[in-house]
Parts: sequence; structure tokens; C-alpha cells
Amino acid sequence: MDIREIARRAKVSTATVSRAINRVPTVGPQLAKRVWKVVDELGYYPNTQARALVSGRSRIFGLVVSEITNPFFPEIVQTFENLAVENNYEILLTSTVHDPKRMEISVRRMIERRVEGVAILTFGMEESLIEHLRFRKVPLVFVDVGPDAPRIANIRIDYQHGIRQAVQHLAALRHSRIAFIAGPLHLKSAMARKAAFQQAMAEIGLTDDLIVEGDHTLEGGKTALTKLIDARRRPTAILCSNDMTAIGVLREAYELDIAVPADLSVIGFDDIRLAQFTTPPLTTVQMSQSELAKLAFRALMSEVTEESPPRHLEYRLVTSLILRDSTALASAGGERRPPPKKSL
Amino acid sequence: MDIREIARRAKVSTATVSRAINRVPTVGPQLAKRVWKVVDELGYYPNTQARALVSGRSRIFGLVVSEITNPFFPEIVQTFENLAVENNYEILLTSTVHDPKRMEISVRRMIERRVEGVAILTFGMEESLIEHLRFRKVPLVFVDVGPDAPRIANIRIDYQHGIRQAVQHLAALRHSRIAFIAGPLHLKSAMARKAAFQQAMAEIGLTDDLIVEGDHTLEGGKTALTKLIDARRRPTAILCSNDMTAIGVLREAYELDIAVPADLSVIGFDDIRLAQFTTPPLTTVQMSQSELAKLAFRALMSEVTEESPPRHLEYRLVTSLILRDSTALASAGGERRPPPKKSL
DNA sequence: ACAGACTAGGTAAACGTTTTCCAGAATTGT
DNA sequence: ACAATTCTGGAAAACGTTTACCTAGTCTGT
Repeated sequence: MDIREIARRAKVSTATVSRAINRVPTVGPQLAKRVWKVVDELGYYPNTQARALVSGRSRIFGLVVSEITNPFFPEIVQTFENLAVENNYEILLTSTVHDPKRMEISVRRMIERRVEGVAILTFGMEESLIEHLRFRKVPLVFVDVGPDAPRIANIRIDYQHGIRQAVQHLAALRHSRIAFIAGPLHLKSAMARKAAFQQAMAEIGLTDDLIVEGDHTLEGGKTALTKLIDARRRPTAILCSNDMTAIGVLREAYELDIAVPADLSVIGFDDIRLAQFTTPPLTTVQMSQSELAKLAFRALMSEVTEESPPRHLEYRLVTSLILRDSTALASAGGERRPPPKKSL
Repeated sequence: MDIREIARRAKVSTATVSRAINRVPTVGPQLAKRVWKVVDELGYYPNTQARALVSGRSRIFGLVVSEITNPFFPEIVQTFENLAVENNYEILLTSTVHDPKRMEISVRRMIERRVEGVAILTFGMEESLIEHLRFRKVPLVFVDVGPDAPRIANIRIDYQHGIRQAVQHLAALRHSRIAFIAGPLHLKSAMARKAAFQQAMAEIGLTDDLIVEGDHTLEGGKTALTKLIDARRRPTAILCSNDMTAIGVLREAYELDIAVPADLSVIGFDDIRLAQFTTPPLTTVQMSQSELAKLAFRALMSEVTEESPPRHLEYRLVTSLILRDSTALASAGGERRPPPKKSL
């Protein structure tokens, strides 16, 4: 059943059917009604492919994430999808799983489907992946790592803000031995978080920061903690590069009988949903996933709808500390003295 | 740049270009080479929309899940996507969030994009949603709840198998007061789990089962536990309708100073990734998400590729117990005597 | 050497829309 | 009442492929 069938039954031309369906105002109300009646009766759904072909607009956005199974991303996907639905767009989702092959295939798929824009919400440097897209002048939006070029937007994350808050919060609680468990340092985002931590520490005159490299996984957090407690000067507080790491720290602390927050304060980063449900609930630096998704979608959308290329190719996402229960005053033994075997 | 451009430059007809690209064997190897050369040089990507329009095959499957933010689903999405990529299919993902409006819109989107099949991997009864799809004769695959009709496949989940194992495992550990925290009973899947539990209990002569209704959330698990410990005869073991519930139980137990598994054995259901990372790691009944996704994809794929409608419209997914550390021998005080205030 | 059967590749008709042009009808101003 | 303008809706040309049909070669067997 196609538009011609409708035209025939409504005794109008296909042009009129098309116009009625698309609510073009030049079609008379009585005619429009007649068309809609037939459309509803027959249960006619226009063929998007034909539409896209002639109009040159696919109404599809690509969305690239690292791994959908990483708890950070589902929220993003959900928000992005909500927005897409609202705007009559479709999403081509790709979870790269860090596999260059996969990325390449995905880019191909996206180009073949003629996506109108792609949001690359991954925290690595999938450089290779974007060549073809740039060449095709597809609007792109990145998190931090996008090149400075026309039709390429960036969402700049203000790591500094939240991390400074976290450090100062700990300092206010009399912590001075504050450790940082970094993410994999080949990730730009992990580097930025680490740098923000170091700067925040320096600002308040805390210089002997203790940094160990993790890998943004729960296991990584566990092993990082074991390393840290073996350190000559054991930290009384730990800031983690992401929440999964912090959760690992919490677990390991539990197993080692280190009480959080009494003996050890822990702060995460990201504020994934799960952070509310740890024991104790995790104090963490929020980087709103839904905000991120919204910014990304808007960036794409404005690139697509506005006639003159929008000035505004930089978006800003600020992070900020969320207080829960995994931080407390430094315990008495924490700072000056060598740590007792079991804190009293 | 289109196929005609390629044809012109390779000095062949568009038909030949099309055939070369699609690796139709009747095109001579030297010609094919010439075509591919031009294709690569120009970076030509065929337009999927045009392709789909004329061939009548969109190479798109719909995938409907309840909520992508529910930890049960990302794994499914990932597996489904992997398979799609391998088979040159695209996915239209919909997370219904239990909203009838959303479902309706999603179905419309899918029909308009002319999906070749839809997997409905949600555990409710989104009846309304499928009318239009059935009418259009779109192949469908459900979990358990699909009507018995042509082109509609069902993945039947054998809840009984895993749940029987769980109950017998507990019984073997000398538990006889075994409680069950059910899911929202309007869900067919929750009902089935509960029924399986009751049957498994009856089989081994345990009749006074203790059942409370939860809601498949972590909070639900927490409040369910508080109810259960207030019960006159406090259970020594709890089987939960899903893992989030079990995790809630674990949390609440921790807060109430009930040791798991020493004082209370807990078993979950689903085996989401997170279940490995609780303290203690959760013994649970596995319902493999990736298996489920694979079955669903295969069902759709065979419906689409095989010429004669496949006989095999029922698929079977068996559940089975995964032993971890949240279960142990019933503590001495558990069964006969009224429970002591604090078990010794 | 010639008829018949294959083969390789070309021509052109789809596929289902949107949209550009046009024409007739209706409205307006004088 | 008539010319000039504005509206409304139709005819037909795109959009970029695939594919049915056809034709001119190339074999094959006698």
C-alpha cells in the first residue's frame, strides 16, 4: 500500500497526499480531512526510505559509545533516545568495545545509512574512525577530544570544578594524606582528571600527593587499594578517577576490615546510578550523563536545523561534588603518626 | 557521488557497478577490479536507502527492551548488536520505559522504517504494541508471552530447571525455612518464577513457604527483607525473583548486621554482571542474557532468510544455578527454635 | 563451418516518496 | 466588470539503487 493507493481512494493527486501528511498548510482543510480519513482507514505508514531518498534527509543520528555494558553509558543512551524520539530521529547505536575493526565497520554503516550527524561519546581517541566522517562533512560532536574544525562540536568537561570541591571537602575534614587512583592514562579523560586532582592539591598546598594508576574497573580499584595501604604513609582518603574504581575500593576495604568512612574516606567520579546504592552510599563527583547526552543531541540538532552554521561549537559541562556517606573526618591516627595496625 | 559517477569513470554501466559491488559472479574479474578501483579511489559508499527501496529489504531489525538502564539489558543489546553487525543488519532500539505512548511511537517508527523483524525482549505484556506489527506480518519474537501464530516465535524460558536447583541446593544445606521474594506479579515472568519456586518446594515436601512480593528493584529487596525478619518464623534462606532484589537484601542484611551467608543464605536470579561483584559474590540462577539475545536474533534471521517458513518457532532457554558465596549451611539456630535475638 | 546454447554486460523500468513547476480558480482592487 | 494577484492542487521529474530483459559475442559439437 503506497501513497498512490491513498491518492486514488481519496481522489486526489499523490502530491496532495504528501502535502496533507506533512501538514503543508496550502492544502484545503476539507481535502486534508479526506486524505487523513483514508490514511487511517488503511493504516498507511509512509515509507521512510523513499522519503529519505528524495528529501536527502535520513533523520538518523549515529551514537558511538565505548561499551554499552559499562554502567556509565546506558543512561546516556536512554536520554539520547528520548530526545531522538521527540524529534523524530532514529539512532544508529554503536558500542565499539574498543575494537578498531568494529569502529571502522560502524562508520561504514553510518555513512551508508547517510546519518546526519554523529555523537562520539567515548573517552578514547578514536581518531582513525573520524576521517571518513569528516571527509563527508558529517556534523560531529565529541567529548573534549574533537579537532577544532567546522561542523565539529566539542563538549568541554570542567573536571576542575568538581574535583577541586572534592579535594577541598576532604581537606576540610582534616585529611592531608589524600591519594588518587587514576584511570588508564592513555585516555585523555583520565589524564585530565589526574591533572585536575594535582592542581587542586597544589592550590591548597598539599604537595606529597600519592597517585597510583588503575584501569577504571572494579578490580582495578581493589588492587589499587591493596597497593595504597602498603604504602609507607597510608592515605586517610582516596579520590578515584571513576565510580567503578571507588566501588572496588569499597569492596576491598570491606574485605580488609577497613571501615569506610571511619578509617578511610572514599570519593568517586561520574555519579553512576549505582553509586547511590553502595554501602555506604558513595560521595562522588557528578558528571551528569543525561546532561552530556542532552548537550550532544542539541549540538547535532542545531547543526542540522540551523541554516547558518552555528557559532556555538563549544559546550560546557560542569562537574560537582555530591555528598553522600563515604567521607568523614580524618581519624585521629591518620596524619602525623605512623598508622597503627588497627586503628582504635 | 553516486553509482552513475562510478559507472562513468569505470566506463561501464551502472548495472555492472551494482553487480560488482554486490559480488555477483557473472561480472568478469578484470571489470570487477576496474570498478572496485574507482570505488575505492572516490570513497564511494552505496546509499542504503535507495538500495532498500528497490530491493524491498531494509536490513533493519527492531529491538524492544523495557529499560536500557536496567542492568539486565545492556548485555542483551550488546550481543544483539554484535550479531547485527556480523550480518549487515541495523538495529532500531527502543527502551519503552513502560510507557504505552512510547511503545506506540516506537512501533510506528519501526513500521515506517520497514523493519524486517522485531524482537520484543521485555517481560511485560505489551499486547497493544504488537497489533500493528502482526497486521503487517512482521516477524516477531517474544519471550514466553507471544501468541501462537505464524511468523511469531517464542523463546520459552525454563525457569523450573534453575529454580529447582536453587531450592534443592538450599535444602541440601539444611535450610527448610526458605522464603521467596517475588517480582511484581502482574508480570508474567515474575509469576512464572514464583510458580516454579512453589513447585520446587512442594516437590521436596516443603510446604510452608514464605512469599513476599517485591518489585524487582534494589529498594524492593531491602524492604522485603525487613518484612521477612519480622515474620514470626524467620527464614534462614531467601530466594529472590531477580538479582537487584537479592542485592537489596544483601545491603539491608549488612545494615542490620545479619551475616551473609553465615546467618542468612541468599540466592538471586538472572545473573547480571554485577552479581559477581557483590559482597559476598551472589549465588544466583543464571538466565544467560547473551544466549537470550542470540536466540532472538537467530529466530528473526531464520524467519527472514529461509524461504519456507521455519517449523521451529519455539526456542528454549534453560536456567541454571551458579554457585558463589552467598549461600552456606543453615546456622544451628535457624530451624526448630525460635530465632535468638542475635545468633551466637 | 555453422546452428544452437551459454555468457557477459548493457538498457531501462521499477521502488515510493517529495518537490518543482504550472494551470486554473478564486480573490482582490479599481 | 475586468485585470492583476494569490491560492489550491495536479503532472511529472527527480532521488540512487536493483533487476528483468535483451543483445552481441563466444563456445561447443557435429
